Amino acid sequence: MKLATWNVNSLNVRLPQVLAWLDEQQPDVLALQETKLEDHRFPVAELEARGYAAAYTGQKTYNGVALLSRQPLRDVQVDVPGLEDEQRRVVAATVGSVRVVCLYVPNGQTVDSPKYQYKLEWLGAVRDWLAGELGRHSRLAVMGDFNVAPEDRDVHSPSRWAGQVLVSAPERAAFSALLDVGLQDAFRLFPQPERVFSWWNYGRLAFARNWGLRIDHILVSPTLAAACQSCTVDPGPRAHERPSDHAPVLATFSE
DNA sequence: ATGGCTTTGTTCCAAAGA
Repeated sequence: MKLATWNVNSLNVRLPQVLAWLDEQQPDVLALQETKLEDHRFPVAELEARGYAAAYTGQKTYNGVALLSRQPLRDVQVDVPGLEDEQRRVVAATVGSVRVVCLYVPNGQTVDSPKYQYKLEWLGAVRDWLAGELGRHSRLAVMGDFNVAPEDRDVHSPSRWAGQVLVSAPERAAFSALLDVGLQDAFRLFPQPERVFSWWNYGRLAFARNWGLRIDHILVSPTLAAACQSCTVDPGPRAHERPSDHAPVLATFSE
């Protein structure tokens, strides 16, 4: 089984790249963030033609998430109990025996912004929900754009980023709290090269110089962690013409 | 590198992203 996540920064713009990547990588499930599409505009037919079913919840201009799957998506959920949120940031579904959650965590903008408080509250509510989900689903994967670089080794220049949004201590604590309910960062289950990132600023220099952050993650329950065989970032699409600013993250499992 | 791009929409600028 292969699971993947990718912030596409507009599925309307990136659909050709997504279809090509599905053909190339053949993931069983691909979680998408920042689709920026209202539901009636979601490209259901194009994905069906590639053999993928979709569960999605979107809005104009901002946010929007989706799960694409070769197998049927069951028990789709798009709202988190106890979390009042008009922004479309969560979609969950069951594929085979795996419960898959796709998250687009708020960016936060700056540490002194109201959006930063919203980000921390949002992460707290999602943590409480996921704690319950772990009790209901032994095979749970939580994938998405977390907008948190968990450690300094996930940052190209820790000194330059110190205290900033995406790396600040409260955000890292909120990310750790997600792990504390019983999830593991699949990427860190394995030895990894240094300086692996999943996002690079637009602008010609950032990707070429690997000035990036690792903010897209696949978190897994203990049962899935035991079956996990690899977790990698595929920087290929980031080098394409008119790329998303994020690269896909993939994890493979023995069952 | 603190946006030096990119996307979207009450579009010819501004807001937001990360």
